[in-house]
Amino acid sequence: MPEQDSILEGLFQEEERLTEKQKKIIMAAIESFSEKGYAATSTSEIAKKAGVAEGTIFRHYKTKKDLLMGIVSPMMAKLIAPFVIKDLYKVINHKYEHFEDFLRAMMENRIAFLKNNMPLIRILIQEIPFHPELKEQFKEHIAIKVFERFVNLAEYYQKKGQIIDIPAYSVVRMTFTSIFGFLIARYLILPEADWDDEKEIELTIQFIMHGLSAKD
Amino acid sequence: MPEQDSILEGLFQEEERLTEKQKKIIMAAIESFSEKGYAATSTSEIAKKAGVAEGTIFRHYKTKKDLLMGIVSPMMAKLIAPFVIKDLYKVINHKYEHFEDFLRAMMENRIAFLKNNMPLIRILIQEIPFHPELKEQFKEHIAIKVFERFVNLAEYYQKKGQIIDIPAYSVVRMTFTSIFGFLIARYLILPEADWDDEKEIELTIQFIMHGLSAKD
Amino acid sequence: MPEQDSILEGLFQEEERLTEKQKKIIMAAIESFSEKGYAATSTSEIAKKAGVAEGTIFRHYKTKKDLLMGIVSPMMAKLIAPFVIKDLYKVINHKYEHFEDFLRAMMENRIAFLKNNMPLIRILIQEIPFHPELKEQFKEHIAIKVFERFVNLAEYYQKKGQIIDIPAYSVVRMTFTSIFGFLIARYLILPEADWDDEKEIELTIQFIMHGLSAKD
Amino acid sequence: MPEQDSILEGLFQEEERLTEKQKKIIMAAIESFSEKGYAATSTSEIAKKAGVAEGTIFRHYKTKKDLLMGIVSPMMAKLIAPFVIKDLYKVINHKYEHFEDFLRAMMENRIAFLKNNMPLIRILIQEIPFHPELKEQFKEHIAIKVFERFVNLAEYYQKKGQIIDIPAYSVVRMTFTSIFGFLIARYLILPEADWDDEKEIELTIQFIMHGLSAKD
DNA sequence: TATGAATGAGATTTCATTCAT
DNA sequence: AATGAATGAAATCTCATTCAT
Repeated sequence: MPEQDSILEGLFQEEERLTEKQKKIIMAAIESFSEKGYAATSTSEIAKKAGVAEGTIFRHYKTKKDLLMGIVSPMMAKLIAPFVIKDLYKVINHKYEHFEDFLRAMMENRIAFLKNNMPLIRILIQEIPFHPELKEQFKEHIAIKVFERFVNLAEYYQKKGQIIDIPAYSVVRMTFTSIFGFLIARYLILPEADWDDEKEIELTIQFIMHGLSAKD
Repeated sequence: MPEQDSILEGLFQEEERLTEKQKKIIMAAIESFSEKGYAATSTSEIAKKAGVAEGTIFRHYKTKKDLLMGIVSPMMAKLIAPFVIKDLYKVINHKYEHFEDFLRAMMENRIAFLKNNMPLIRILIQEIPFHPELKEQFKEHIAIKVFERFVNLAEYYQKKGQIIDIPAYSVVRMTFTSIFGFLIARYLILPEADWDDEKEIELTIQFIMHGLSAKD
Repeated sequence: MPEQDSILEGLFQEEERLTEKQKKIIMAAIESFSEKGYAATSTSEIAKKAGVAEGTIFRHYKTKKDLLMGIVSPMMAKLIAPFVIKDLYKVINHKYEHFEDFLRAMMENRIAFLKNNMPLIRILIQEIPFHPELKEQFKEHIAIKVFERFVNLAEYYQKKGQIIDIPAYSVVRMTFTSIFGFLIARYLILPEADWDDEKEIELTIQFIMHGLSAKD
Repeated sequence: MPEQDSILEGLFQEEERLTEKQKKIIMAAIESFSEKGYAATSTSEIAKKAGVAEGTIFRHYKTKKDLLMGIVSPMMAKLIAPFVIKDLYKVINHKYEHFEDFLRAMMENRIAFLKNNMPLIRILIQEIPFHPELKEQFKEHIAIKVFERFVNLAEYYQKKGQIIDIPAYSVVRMTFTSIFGFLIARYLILPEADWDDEKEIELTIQFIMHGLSAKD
């Protein structure tokens, strides 16, 4: 499924006008921002890593912050939302009759997404607290659009009698929480531990299913 | 319950040798680090906010990084672990016969803790990714000591037949995830939304209880 | 004789990539280091004297110490040794049949060298005691290479029966001592006294010749 | 012979009002100044080494420079001159009939002096170029008083026909040069090499004697 | 488009000195 | 006399940004 492609490659394909050097700059910036954080990364460091003169960075991005935004914004704007929407259509088109199937599909999809875009996601997570614009964008794209659609989805499965009858946004919160809790523990906090992914995913799904099951 | 006291006050009481100025420096640093992040906060800014000469900071902390560690280390070393241990003793002393009661007590306790120490916790969460020493300390104090004790606890309730029979560390992970997922959504991501705390807590507890319940 | 050229000019010619500003920085640094010593010279002072922004210094030299080394190292590495070697070849090619002629030539040569490079030599003499790396370099370049060659030379004149038969390194030590003793007194300790250079040089040569003469 | 006692001990005995702490400060300062130079030594470093509070240094010495002078001045003023004068009287009282005996006695005396006061002498040599006041004191005490007396002495041995008839100050310069050249090579430049002191001293004396001998 | 030298504002750090206790 | 916290000026160094080539 090409939809799990890396954001970066997608970005490079879409924007064909990008120079070789520009791509290198972006890749170097992602690497450094991800490892040390935006504020602790110097442009000279990025230039060195990209094999480019310092001035070259500023040909393409007026400021260092521009560079950050140039990396993070398209990610949120063009790439996260569409992904989710595609998934949603599948569900809405009755591809996933049961909430459990949807859960399983979503977890697989998100894990693939995470694996292919770890550095970018790190940056997003790490920098959001410090940049109000990012927080704003995040709220707009994720919290509103994505969350809203998932709430609809939850209501859909509630109506089908598969999920307990509590406020739909609480359903979404607890589902998200369990899935991302696993992903964060798995890929960010303890990536070096040896995980039995299959089993943990299954346990997590069962946990959510039991937690939200209507038959009680 | 004095055990929910703020870390900061605890720190100031324990270390009696702290000057008035030193306390001001710490408070100013916490405020700024929390808001803008360590790397984006200048020592001159901290000095100004603390009403102190810049040199004074460096009398007490050899480097800026020392200041960060001076704030974060005692938090992890002296204050998180003990808190948890106290709770554990209560449980072990049969104060909480049912897992559900323990969950409820722990959530209340952690919420109080979070409320009293938000800026400090923000710093911890935000800076851990960028400082290997912090990551190390975190793993040592939290991941090892705390996690281990909770695993024992999970096994205790499993033996009593209150929790489903899956690996105990998965139980702990999913419980943590659900609780901290709520806390993070509530206090870090959407603190300005209006939450019905009582209800959300109850929902979360029910979610976990159903998710892990043995009677199935 | 172009071999008595100034070290500085040699440096500037060899390293063609040096910017105009870089040269000014070097010149300013030499002047200040020579007058007040490395430790007592501030980089802002050097920048001002060089008509350059302070940051410019650190573009070219990572640290202040680097600047010192950038000035002193090439002096020892590239310029002292060659000088001496040239002189030695002359002697070995029988240009100087008599030790006395060699002495006279060497004193003239060294005096010219000193006159053209006083500030640099001051720096070298003044800073060596405080910088182990410099001491090491000095030993390597001067004490080993140069001294060794002079010992050979002494043995050469001893075999010709012109010099008394004592350990060759003692011959070299006493010769050096007498020559540099004069140079130091003349140019460093009492440069403002009025010296009859011709006469003093002649007296010094006679002193050495008598002191080391084999005919006794 | 108690006259070769260490300057430091002499200083501590003479000035009885010196506190224990003061002595420690002086000793610490001498050690640091000698190793790293005055400008590169911080007062806090001295305080730490002396086991004293920073403020204590400034109780006794108004400024850091005062401390340097407090160490170096008495050395020149009270201790070098007297030494020399005593020696001179001995000579004038016909204790040393021959220049050679005088030379030998002087070298022994100076070697003992050097050994007992190395750090102090290092400071003197290293700091003189950077402090005009020191240079002035040095000229006054050494160059004028001492040098002058030695010139008289040289003339004395010239009249006795033991020394060649050249300007007396040249005699003194060359003698000094040869002796201090040895001492500097021996104790400052290559202290770790293994020297046959007896032999080198004898060679040096012979060198000077031949170099200045009147019988030619 | 790309370079990289240069900048200057500002960040971190040092340090001699003062002063209340 | 002694302390050591506090200072603030200055030192070293960093870094985003500009600009001539």
